Amino acid sequence: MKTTEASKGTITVTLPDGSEREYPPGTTGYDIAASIGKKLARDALAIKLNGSVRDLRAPLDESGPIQILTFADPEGREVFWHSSAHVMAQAVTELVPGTKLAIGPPIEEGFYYDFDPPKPFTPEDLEKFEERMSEIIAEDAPFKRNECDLDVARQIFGERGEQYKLELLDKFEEEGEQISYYTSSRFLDLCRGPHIPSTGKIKAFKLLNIAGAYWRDAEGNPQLQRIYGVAYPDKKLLSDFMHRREEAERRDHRRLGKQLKLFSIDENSGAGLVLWHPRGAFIRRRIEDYWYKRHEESGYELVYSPHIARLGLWEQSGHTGFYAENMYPPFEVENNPHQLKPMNCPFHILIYQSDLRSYRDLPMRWAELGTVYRYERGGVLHGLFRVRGFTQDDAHIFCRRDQVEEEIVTVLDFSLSMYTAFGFPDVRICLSTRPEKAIGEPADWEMAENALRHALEQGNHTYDVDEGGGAFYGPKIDLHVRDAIGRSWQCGTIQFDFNLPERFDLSYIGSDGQKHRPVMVHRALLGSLERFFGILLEHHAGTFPVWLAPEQAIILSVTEKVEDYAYALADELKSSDVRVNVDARPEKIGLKIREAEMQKIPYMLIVGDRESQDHTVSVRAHGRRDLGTMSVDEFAARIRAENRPGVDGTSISADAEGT
RNA sequence: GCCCAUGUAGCUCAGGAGGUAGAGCACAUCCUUGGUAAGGAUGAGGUCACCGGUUCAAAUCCGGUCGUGGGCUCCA
Repeated sequence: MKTTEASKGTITVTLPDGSEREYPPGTTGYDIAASIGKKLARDALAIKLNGSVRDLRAPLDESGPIQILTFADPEGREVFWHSSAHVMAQAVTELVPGTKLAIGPPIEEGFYYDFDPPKPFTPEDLEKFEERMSEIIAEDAPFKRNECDLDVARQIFGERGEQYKLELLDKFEEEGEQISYYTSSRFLDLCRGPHIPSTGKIKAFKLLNIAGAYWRDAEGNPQLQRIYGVAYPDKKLLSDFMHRREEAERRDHRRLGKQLKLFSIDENSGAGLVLWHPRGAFIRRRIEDYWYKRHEESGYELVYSPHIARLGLWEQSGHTGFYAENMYPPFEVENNPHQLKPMNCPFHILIYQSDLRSYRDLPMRWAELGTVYRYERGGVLHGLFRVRGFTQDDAHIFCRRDQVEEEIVTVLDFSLSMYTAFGFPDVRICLSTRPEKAIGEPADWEMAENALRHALEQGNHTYDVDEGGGAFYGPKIDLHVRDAIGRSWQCGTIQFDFNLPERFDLSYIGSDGQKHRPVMVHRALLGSLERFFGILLEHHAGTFPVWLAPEQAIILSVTEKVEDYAYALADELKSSDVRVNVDARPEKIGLKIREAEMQKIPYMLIVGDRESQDHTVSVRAHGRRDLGTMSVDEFAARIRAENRPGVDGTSISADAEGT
């Protein structure tokens, strides 16, 4: 495939559309882009030839498939952001002499660079860095590639006192990599490249925040100052990004949780421990009720287990070994050490062991909303998303080997239908296979991985594979839901476990009268109720669908004269199972509407003289203004229709207020 | 845990280079009976997170503790 064809006097490149073109050797990516079109030449950032990404200005000497990379390509964006990191590093080193450079890669959205400055950066520094970056971009300085040998590189970076770069060079020596550095404007950096043609391609950028980060991610190493930024070839893209950020901030579950009186976390009870207020608790219970109902319908049996257990149980399960970091210290109960539970599985195993099991009994599917406590370091706690006490929607399936595949198929379908019910139809599936350090027989791993794969294929699901990403005790499938603004959240997980059945010596009696080891599968759909509630809250931007809303409608009386009608109406709607309250305060209707809108109550029923006389309601939906007048029965029917999982009548429309 | 930032009324925040604090919203009372996102007046409300130090004097300066926020995964 890879041929040097200088002898032929031409190189042949294949464009993504399959067409072939010939160019003289030494032609650059830019030349090719220009020969295709003006716009492409202007947008081109780099070129991919034979699978390797190169500078646009690099002379090409091979034939093969090419792709002109622009900002529209993931690889083009990587190059763009990497170059942006260089521009930032130049600004920083020029403004803060003595700053040492570490690394500066592109990330999912944007880039960062790690610095070791004489003293930590302040938020005000960022503005100065941005100004200098604008100057560097105005220069439109070209990025130039230079290749050299190790000694030259060591001399260059040694003279500059770039200790981190010297460390990197040691690593590259081991790996035998070609050493290269790039220059642009007055800046020089050790860099594999490639880069965009010149700094002027960066039309809009923003430095976002400063963070501490360890050199090479190791806690013992010096802590560096990391600056995160984003950059784009178009101002519009930056403003889109800033809008997405604002939107995410507007939906922040911590903020909405306070505003809508759903939950709190009080330092008097402790960091990472959630207090559910009545409205939040109401929604949680709706979720739980639905969860129980679906599990009972789907062949699960419900179990309950205690919050503490004797330490020996956790020793037998192995948690005191491999999970010690996340467990609270044990405590004495009548001279017996006990342990707060970080997981539910050992209890379910004890239930399994409480009786002799026959192959006819399997599969056994035991589900529990089990509250567990895990020690998380203070710095990682985050609202409801990372807490110390939470309720897992846990279940364990004990089955025979010949049942595994069908069980997985069923769990997968069950999971997806639950997500749809909660308004998440878009789910990403990821299969994680055997890691290097793993226990269990290779044959078991193969069986389990095949079962997972077959289940995915049988259901016609597309999925990603994370080779070696499984737990040490078994392979797994992770399920990630996509929310209303495109963010992905891992919720579900389906995990094989070869460890616990061995450790507890689980068995069932087969048709041959012999003992056999059952297969154990852990699975969670929502993950934790706390976290899932947070995700749901952000997904709906606080406007819960009617079936979950603690208050589905509020009756707003225009004057005190219609107070009696308002209460009678409330009774009538309540008897149709509508969750409704009355706001009969002697306040103006505008104020009542404003407050109900801010509480994101799905429906507001405005009643005055007219409605009172006609036995109607004037309906206003959250974020959708006045929907007009309808009869009480009509409204009740509307609520009934929307009061079902999966129906999202209110938040489908734009949630337009700017509170 | 580590780096940086931060903690002032129920909430959102001003202020404070050392002399015991302020706004808006919310709350209470009164006036207003008003038709689709804020009617008006009056009032109450704070050991300025906690503990210690310096000082005649600390909310302010120093140290510690706790909490909160952004990070500490995506490898020139």
